[in-house]
Amino acid sequence: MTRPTVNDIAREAGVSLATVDRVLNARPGVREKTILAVHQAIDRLGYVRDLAAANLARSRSYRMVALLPDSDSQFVQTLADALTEAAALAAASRTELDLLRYPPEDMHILAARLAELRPDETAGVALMAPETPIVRDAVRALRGRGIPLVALGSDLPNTGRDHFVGIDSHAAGRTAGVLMGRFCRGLKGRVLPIADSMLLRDSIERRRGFDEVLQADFPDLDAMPTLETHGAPDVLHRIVGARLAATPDVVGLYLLGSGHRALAALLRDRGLLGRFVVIGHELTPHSRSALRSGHLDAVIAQNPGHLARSALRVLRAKADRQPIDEGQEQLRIEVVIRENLPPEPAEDCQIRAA
Amino acid sequence: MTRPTVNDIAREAGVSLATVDRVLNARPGVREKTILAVHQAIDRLGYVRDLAAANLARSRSYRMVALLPDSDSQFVQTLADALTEAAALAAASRTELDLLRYPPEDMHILAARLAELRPDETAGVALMAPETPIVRDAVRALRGRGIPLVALGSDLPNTGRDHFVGIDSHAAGRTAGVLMGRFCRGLKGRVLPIADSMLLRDSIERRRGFDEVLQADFPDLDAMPTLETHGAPDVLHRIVGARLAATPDVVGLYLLGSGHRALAALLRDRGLLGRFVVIGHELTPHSRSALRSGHLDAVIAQNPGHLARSALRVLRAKADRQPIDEGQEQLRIEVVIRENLPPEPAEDCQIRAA
DNA sequence: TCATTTCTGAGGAACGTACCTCAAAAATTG
DNA sequence: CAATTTTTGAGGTACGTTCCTCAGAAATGA
Repeated sequence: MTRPTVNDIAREAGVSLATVDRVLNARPGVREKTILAVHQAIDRLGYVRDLAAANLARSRSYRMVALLPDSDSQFVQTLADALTEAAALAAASRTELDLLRYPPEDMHILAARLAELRPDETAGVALMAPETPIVRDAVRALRGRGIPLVALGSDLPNTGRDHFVGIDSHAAGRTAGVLMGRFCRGLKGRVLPIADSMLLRDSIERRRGFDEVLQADFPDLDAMPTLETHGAPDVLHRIVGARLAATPDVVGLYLLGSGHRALAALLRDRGLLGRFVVIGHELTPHSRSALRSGHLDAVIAQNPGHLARSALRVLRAKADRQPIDEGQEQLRIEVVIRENLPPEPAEDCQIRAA
Repeated sequence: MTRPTVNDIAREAGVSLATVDRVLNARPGVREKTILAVHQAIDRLGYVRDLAAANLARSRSYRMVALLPDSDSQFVQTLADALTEAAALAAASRTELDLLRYPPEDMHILAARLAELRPDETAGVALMAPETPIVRDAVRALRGRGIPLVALGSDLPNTGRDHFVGIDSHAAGRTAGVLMGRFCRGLKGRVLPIADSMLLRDSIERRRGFDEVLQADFPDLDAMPTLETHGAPDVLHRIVGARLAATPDVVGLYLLGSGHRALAALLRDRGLLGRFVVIGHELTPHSRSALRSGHLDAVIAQNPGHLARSALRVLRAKADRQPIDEGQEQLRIEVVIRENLPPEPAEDCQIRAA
C-alpha cells in the first residue's frame, strides 16, 4: 500500500541496505550481478527515490552563480529579475543563487570572475556571454575544475557547456521571417533589419533564418543590409532615419535586438507610425508598450521566467548528476502580439505562508 | 553562513524549539507576544522552512485525482499523456496522481465519481468538465468536504474552484482573430468558423473574441455563422463541404475545436488546399502535421505539459496551504506556426539515473 | 592451499522538521 | 492568596535517505 523504501528493495533483492545504497548512488564495489538484482527489485516494486529525504540526508546546499552582462539592456534586466524570483522559490529546496554582473566590454573581467569560482563553494554556473576565445577558455577551465555550466540565452557550443538554456536563434529568425512575410501579404518592397551588432552570434543566426524564409517564401520582399546601432538610441535614430528617408519602398522593419523605444521615438518624430510592419525580439517593458500601442506588430520571445527556472533546474540536476527532463527544459519560441500579451509580472514577492 | 534552522530561531527568539514549532505550524497555546517574537526572529535570520524536511517529517503523501472526459479528442489525449508524465516526475516528491476518465455524455457519472472522493484519501482534484448545474453542485460539495479542486483547461467560474489552470478563451479567440485578419491582409471576403458544439463555454468565448477583433480591426472580413460538427468527421466533411460550395467568397477557415484531420481531408478531396487561411486551436498530432504540410497556417495553443505541471503544483500548494506563485502558474496563449513548432515530445520516459 | 583482493552485511549517526508527552513556569481567575 | 488555566520547556521518536566504519564472506590470484 505505502511507497516502497530502500529497505523494501533490500529485502526484495535479498541484499543489505548498504548494497542498495551503493547501487542507487553508483558507488563502486558491487558486482554486476548484484547491481542487476537490485535494479530488478526496484522495477518490481516500482520504487521511486524520495528526493526530499535524499536531499535532506545529503544536507547539501547548492550555491549557484549566475553571470549576466551589466548592460542596461531591458532583456538582461528582465532576466535578472526572473532569476532573482526563481532563486527565492528555489531557496525552499536548498538552492541559492548569487547573481553577478560583469562589464560587457571586458571579457577578461568575466574570465577572472569565472576563474575564482571554487568547486567546493559553487554547485554550478549559469552564464550569459558571447563566445569569445577568452570566454571559451575560461569556461573550459571552469568545467575542468568540475563545475557544471549552462549557457543562458545565448549558446556557447564550442565550450563543452553542459547545457544550453534558451531558444534556437535561427528558428526564431525564421519565425520572425514568416510573420513579416505574412503580415506584409500583398505588399512589394524592402525590409530593413536593425541590430545592435552583427558580431553577436544570436543576431547573425536570426538574420540568417529571417533571410532564408524571405527568399524562399516571400519573393516580393527583399531584405536590406543590416543597420547596426551598437545599442545607442541616438545612433539608431540617425542611421535608421537616414536609411528610411533614402529608401521609399521599405514596408517592414525587423528589430533583431534592442531599440524598441528609440525606434518608436523615431517613427513618431517622422510621422511614420503604422506605416511599416514591425517585428522584434524579446518581451521587455518597452516592447510591451510598443505592442500595446500598435507600433510593434509582433515579438518573438523566450519566456525569461522559464529561462531562469530551467537554468536552475538543469544546474541542480547536473549537481546531483541526475538526468534532465528534456521535455520540460525545451523552451518554446513564443510569438507575442497585442492580443496574447501576458499580464505584467507583479513586483511584490510573497515569501511567508499565509 | 549556513541556512538558519528552527533551532537557530529558537535561540534568536529566546524561546524553546517546541514554541517555535507551535508558531510555525500555527498550533494553539502561544501568546501573541511570543508569536510576534518568533516571527521577528524568523525575519531577522531570513529563515525559510525546508520543505523537503518538513514533508519528510510529515510523511504525508499526496494522492491527487485528475478527471478528464473519455472523449477521443486528441487534445484530451495529449493532456492525459502530459499528466501521466508530470505525475511520474512528481512521484519523487510524494505526489501520486490517479488519472480517471468519465463518459462525456453523462455528467451524473462524473458527479458520482466526485461524490465518492474522501478528504482523507484525496489531497486534490483536477477537473476538466463543462460547467453544467450537476457539475457545479458536485464541485461545490467536494470543496465543502475540504478537497481542493482546480479547473483544468476549461474554467468553472461559478463553482468556487480554487484555481483555474488554462488560458483565457476569449483572449485566445482574439488572438486567432488578429492572425486571421493579418494573414488575410488585402483580401475581402468571409471567414467560416467551425466548432464541435457552440454549447461549450470555450467555443462561445473564442468565437466572441474572434468576432470582436474582426469587426473592430478587419472590416474587409466577415465572420459567418458557426458550423457545428459535434466532433464527427463525416458531419464536418458534409456540412463544411456544402457551405464552401455555396459560398464562393470564403477566404478563411477558423477551426474552434477539433477536426483538423477531417478538414484536411475535405480540402484535399476538393482540391482546395492552400486556398484559405486556416487558423485552429490546440497542438495535437493532427494539427502538427497540418502545420508542417502547410494546410494549417497557425494554431493558438496552450502547452499541455505546462497545464499538467501547473495543475499538480497548484494542487500541491493548496494541500500544503501554501500560497501559489501566480507568475509561474500564468499560462501563455501560444501562437504556433510551422517555424516555431516545438519538437515532437519523446515517447520514452527516462526514470532511472544514468 | 593460502594470501589477497573484491564484495557484502550490520549498524549507526546525521540531515531539518513534525508531532508527541509530561512537567514546570507563568499568567489569570475567584 | 490559592486554585485554575494558559503558556512554555525539555526531551523524545519518526520520516527516508546518505554516508561512514568495520568485520566477515566470497571470489580471485598464485
